[in-house]
Amino acid sequence: MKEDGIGLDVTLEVVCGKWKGLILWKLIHENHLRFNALRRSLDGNISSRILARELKKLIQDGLVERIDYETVPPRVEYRVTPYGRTTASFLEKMNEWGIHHKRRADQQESLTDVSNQLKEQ
Amino acid sequence: MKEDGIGLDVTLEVVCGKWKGLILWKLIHENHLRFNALRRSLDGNISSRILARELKKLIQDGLVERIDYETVPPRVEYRVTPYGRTTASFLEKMNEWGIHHKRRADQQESLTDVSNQLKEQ
DNA sequence: CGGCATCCCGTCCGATACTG
DNA sequence: CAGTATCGGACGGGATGCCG
Repeated sequence: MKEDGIGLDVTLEVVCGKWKGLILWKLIHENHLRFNALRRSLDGNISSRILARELKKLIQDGLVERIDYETVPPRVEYRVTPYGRTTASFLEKMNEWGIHHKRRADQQESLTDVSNQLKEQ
Repeated sequence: MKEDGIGLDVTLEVVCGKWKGLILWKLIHENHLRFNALRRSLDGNISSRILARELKKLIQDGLVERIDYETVPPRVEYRVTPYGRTTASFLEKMNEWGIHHKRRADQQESLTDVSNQLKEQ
């Protein structure tokens, strides 16, 4: 019996990819955003196609809720569900770790630059 | 100024994919494993090609260390670095969340089965 | 405004076979 | 034992354009 990676695999599935984690994070902190507002808030460089697709996955997993106001012009809001909000437990930690890692990566960058220069000789 | 997803993106890069998180998790808990031992411990269905590739990435990021004993037959061990061990902060949380989510997903499965049956009519 | 359709590319992942 | 070589499919991600 392995009490190990029992749960890790499914979490990786849910949050994996470049965007789903960031989308969740945004919705957790902003609470209900319209489609394009969400889009602009994500570094600005996610295409609407990708955003729509990733949102669908999050909705399927029950983490995000779609509210269509059925107006013209259309107005649709996305909100994190109470259940989706529970992902904050690890997203928070991931964010903290990433901040530290970014500093470290910057330091290593100058190191690899040096080793690349050595290789080129 | 956004103090938001500043770090989350890089964490997603490091841990993303189907395997890297699981490999890290294993190495954190087992401390130094040989290539094939690690392979067998990962649900058994990762190919050696994929494992070798993912390990290289983890090594590049400074999270895992490769120790080659230079013997014949070859003996190579992989060990998580002290820095790599810091990822446990969020891997732990991800694992916990995944365990809960798995239960929830099982419940929803029966629900979607029902809705699929309805659609087919 | 909130998407979907199309096309395209790079990466992820896998199976199989082979080598030092 | 610890990988690499080769091939191939699936998926992620992006650009562009169109629609109700």
